[in-house]
Amino acid sequence: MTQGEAGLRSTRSRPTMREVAALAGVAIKTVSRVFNGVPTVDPAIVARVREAADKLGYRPNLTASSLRRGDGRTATIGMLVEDAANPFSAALTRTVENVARERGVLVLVGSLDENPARERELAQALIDRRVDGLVIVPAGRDQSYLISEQRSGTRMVFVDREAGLLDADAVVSDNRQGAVTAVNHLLGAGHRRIAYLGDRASIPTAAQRFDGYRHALEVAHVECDDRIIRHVGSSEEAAIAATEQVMSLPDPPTALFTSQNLVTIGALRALRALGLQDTVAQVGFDDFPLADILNPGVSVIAQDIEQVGKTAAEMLFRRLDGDESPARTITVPTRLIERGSGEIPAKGPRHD
Amino acid sequence: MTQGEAGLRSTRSRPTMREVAALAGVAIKTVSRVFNGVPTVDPAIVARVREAADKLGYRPNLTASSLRRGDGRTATIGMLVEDAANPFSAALTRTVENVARERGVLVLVGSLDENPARERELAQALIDRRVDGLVIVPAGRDQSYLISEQRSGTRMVFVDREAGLLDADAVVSDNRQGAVTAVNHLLGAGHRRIAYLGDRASIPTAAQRFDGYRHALEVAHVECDDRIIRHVGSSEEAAIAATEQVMSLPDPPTALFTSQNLVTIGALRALRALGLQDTVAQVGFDDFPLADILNPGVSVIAQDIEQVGKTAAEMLFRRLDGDESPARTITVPTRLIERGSGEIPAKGPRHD
DNA sequence: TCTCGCCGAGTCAACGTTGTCTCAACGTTG
DNA sequence: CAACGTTGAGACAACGTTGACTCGGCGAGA
Repeated sequence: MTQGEAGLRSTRSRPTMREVAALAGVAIKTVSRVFNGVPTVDPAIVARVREAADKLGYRPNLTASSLRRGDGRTATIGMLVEDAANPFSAALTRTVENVARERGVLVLVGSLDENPARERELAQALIDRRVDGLVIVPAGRDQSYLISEQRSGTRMVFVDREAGLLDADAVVSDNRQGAVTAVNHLLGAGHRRIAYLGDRASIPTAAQRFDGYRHALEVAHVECDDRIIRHVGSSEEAAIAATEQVMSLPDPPTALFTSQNLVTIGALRALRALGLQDTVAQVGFDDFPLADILNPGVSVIAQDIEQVGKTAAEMLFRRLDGDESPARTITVPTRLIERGSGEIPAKGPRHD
Repeated sequence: MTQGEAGLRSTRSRPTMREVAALAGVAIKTVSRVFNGVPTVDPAIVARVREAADKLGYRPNLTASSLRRGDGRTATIGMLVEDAANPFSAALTRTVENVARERGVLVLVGSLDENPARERELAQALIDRRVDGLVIVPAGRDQSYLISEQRSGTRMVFVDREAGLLDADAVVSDNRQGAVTAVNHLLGAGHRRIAYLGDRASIPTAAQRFDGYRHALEVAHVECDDRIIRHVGSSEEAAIAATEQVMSLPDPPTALFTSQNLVTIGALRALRALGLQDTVAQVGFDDFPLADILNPGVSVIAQDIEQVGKTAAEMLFRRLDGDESPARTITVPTRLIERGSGEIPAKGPRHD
């Protein structure tokens, strides 16, 4: 490899304030003042410095700056979600990014895949980079490992689920009430045999939704039958299998409440495969794209993801602006979207 | 506010190596050695340092470390996508994150919303934070503003579209060939009147897909009729309107090639509204969730997003590992997925 | 005319870490 | 036993920037 060629494309190290200062014939500090917009600099000198900086292609080093400056802010926050590729996480990330952008703050993202060990690793990695704050959709149930970081001044807001063993802000959807609404809606259409298909009960949001399901049935004096209750995890395949099983019972349900996105989709695939999509009612928790274009449209309890994300981000920035009030949890309401599948009436003889 | 209360929750500033060293009774440099895994440290001292660090809740400051260390690496890369919330960008982000994670590298994301000014601002913001490299889905057509950064050693890979006025690596899908395949597939089902609905022609990928459309028709000696060619932009509403218009022509198309995600969805909504979903054939560019569950299923040309993202990330890291070979563009093939809508035969008298 | 205060710019040290150098202690070898 | 290499750890400076302080010059008021 020729020296010349290497020289051409090689790393001519990035110019620093020192070089800009030398070219402009001023002190380094003056360059610093110019780039920080300090008003007590002679306009002629400002122009000279700017010109020198442009000529050299100078860009300030925020890394060095944040190390030196008093507040130590990096203008960067960390965001830990379940999976950057899933629609819920993606929408959440985008709303947080929007709020951050207004303040010149960038977002570092990490996917946890429901893995508590990964949550810890990535949270540490973010802290090692001295992010100003964290927005976390926790994978584990114990965030006590963050106590010392919290005490060291790292602000954090939890989303979708509250933090465990840690006193911190959180923004959550009203899972329980959403489930109650869903089940009441099905009860209102005359259904008395309503199956529950949802994520593992160990996941807090799933537990809350299941709780709402049970509560609504209880209030309506409808028996809760364990044979049509399945905590299947969050996979379409498992949901398909579970749906086939409950539908092949001697006394199958006339309606389904599917409490998680992939479970909803799995169930509706299974109903279609069985030709039951116009017979068995279904309400899902979480909206999804094209739910309205299916036939019938899929009725869902929709979370207000934008509201959740925006609220969380604003909360975080309030903390960063010095809000020291006690930690609190904000609950964002859900809303029922009627599209057809949830309005299929119970057929056959009424059981009441 | 009482002093005591404020004291309890207030920022006790983060411990540094100095404090760990003091507590462990060693020099700062020794703490540094321990955390960098330098092998020539007495195991007893290692233990003492680790203990002191744990007691204080010490976490290394990567910001300071990257400032001081020779290579200046921050173990962070930047990723600029169209919109973190859309499925394409989200999937891309996730695959890049996966490759980065293996190397202990974190990803900063930014959404450009097809806005070239934003692209520039965000690229600068990333560079100011001294990211090791950039993965960019460019919004503008001119990336020459990055030449000086490239020369300063910031590595960059472009995705989905090549960089303009800049010599840089890129990973793109084979848009032209994908379009050719789509149109040939429709021709194969007997269609001779095939409409094109796509994004604005000023977007390079859209232009390539349109080019493929035209080329395939030309090869088949089928006339290209401007009245059934619409560059509508990327909105469902516009696609719906355009679909309604072309279908209400005296000589409407018997098949649609929709060359962008939202256009595909808009068109299929419109066909459904007109009751034509089983009559008019449709092939879309870009797969989307639930395309298989609709009736008929939607046939698409699917991009291999994982392959694109993975290739781009690996390319970037090869560059970071010192690869100085000339910049190149890697083209990833697309594939046709037959689900029904694209296999609807042309009815009525054959025109040939 | 002298002093006071202010304005504009510079000097110096420090943020938390690591590269380079130095040095003491120890074991080996001819 | 002296010369030597090796091993383990500390001293010092520096990365690029900014906070605290300093200082010269100039206009205003006594």
